[in-house]
Amino acid sequence: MASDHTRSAILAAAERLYADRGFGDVTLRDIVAEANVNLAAVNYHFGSKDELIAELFVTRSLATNRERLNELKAAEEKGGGRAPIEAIMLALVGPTLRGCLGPDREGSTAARFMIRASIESVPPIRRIKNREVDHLRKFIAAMRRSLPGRDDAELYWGLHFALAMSHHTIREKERLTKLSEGQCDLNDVTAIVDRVVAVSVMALTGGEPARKAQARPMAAPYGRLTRQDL
Amino acid sequence: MASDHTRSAILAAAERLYADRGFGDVTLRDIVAEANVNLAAVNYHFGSKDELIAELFVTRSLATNRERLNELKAAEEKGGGRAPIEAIMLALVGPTLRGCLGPDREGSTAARFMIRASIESVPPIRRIKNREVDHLRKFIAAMRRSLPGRDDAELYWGLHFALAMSHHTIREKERLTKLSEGQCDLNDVTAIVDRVVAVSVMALTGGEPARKAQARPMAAPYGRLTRQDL
DNA sequence: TTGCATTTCAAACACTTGTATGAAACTATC
DNA sequence: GATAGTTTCATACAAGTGTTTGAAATGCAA
Repeated sequence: MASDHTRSAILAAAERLYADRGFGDVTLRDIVAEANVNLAAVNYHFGSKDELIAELFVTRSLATNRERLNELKAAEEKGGGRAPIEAIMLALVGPTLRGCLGPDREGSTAARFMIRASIESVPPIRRIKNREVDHLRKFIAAMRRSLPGRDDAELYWGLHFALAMSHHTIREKERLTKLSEGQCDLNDVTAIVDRVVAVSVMALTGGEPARKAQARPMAAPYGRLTRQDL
Repeated sequence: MASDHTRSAILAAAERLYADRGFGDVTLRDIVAEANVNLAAVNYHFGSKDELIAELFVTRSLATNRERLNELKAAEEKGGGRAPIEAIMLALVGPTLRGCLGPDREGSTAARFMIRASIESVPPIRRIKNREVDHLRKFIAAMRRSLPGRDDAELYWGLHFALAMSHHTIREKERLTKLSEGQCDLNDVTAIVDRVVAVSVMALTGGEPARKAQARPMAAPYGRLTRQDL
């Protein structure tokens, strides 16, 4: 197996280039030039371009999913098999948001690659994403335990909206910064996570226990409607 | 100007093919074959492939934006220059959701094209979307009038989340149907619109006046917001 | 009908793409 | 050091891409 040098050089170069310039703009020739390896090496080590992309995505994706499930498990164990809904939503959106946002992650190739994978939608990645359903069902199960008696459709919608906010924030962080002229701080990951979790919980519970002590509440937290500031 | 026959045949064929098979899979040769015109006609009438795509997208996009602004204007006039936040969010997400979802729209090429444009992200379309900021600012202005005194960042986040839910629902309607095993009815557009609006308003107001009489409330609707823990 | 501009057409152009080939260079085992 | 297996390499391949060309057809006014 030699030293895997070529193989990992290709993976690293590909991830970097795809992250920076997108899938549509990067050819195998760009990748092998960046990696200082021969063109044929890609097909030798990965079989095809699509399998290379798939391997890149699967690697990062598995890591995130593992993190999610770990947080979910921890929360359920802490609650004796029934986690508070806030913790479940946090386990769902936290890893992704933390992984892709934040100033420390600016330079992370992995993060930028996953953002790219979220924006563009290339066939090999789409195929993998479609198999992610099982993973999400585990969250539905946890939500069912946390909010017993609730209609299943409500849970699905809640999960769906949570993912919507999380993914859309990652995908459109550039545009939101521009639109808000910097007033939305996309670097304050903790605040963003709290915000997404808060709204997700509100969506599920109808506005009741949405608030926990946290960085920046969505609006007037405990008070009456019109009194808000900051 | 002859009869525009060729030009519009190309537009129609292109929209249909892109809608069905995506931008990545459709070549100019596919389009001209479908339209029964000569290959060179595309460059003659549109200049380039990208300009053809841009024209397709701009046409549909302008229509939606016009609809949005009409609804917004109507709501503000009805309220004497200050529309209720529910109406504003409805004007924001209603046209898009109604345009892309629903059983009657299954066969609509325009709808399927816009869904495709939302899923794939091809350069000419991305360029246009980036100019959409001005349009969104009008909604921010209306929101500012509706919720005076509120921090601007909160308004931006609210708008952002509303678009997140709306777009993600369109983009992932297939997957949500599959995940929920049909329990989420993606054909009941009215209910979906109400749902998105309700959550958007909750996100902006912290969960208080989120409910108006409507199809399917998210969960426990009118519950006075209670102090919560964790 | 003549003349001129617009539109269509078949064909070719220029280039890029991912992939395959087969020989050469390695590496490790005996 | 010979051998077998792996890895690298330059090169070619085959196919597909958007675009251009220049002539032919068409439409329309004078």
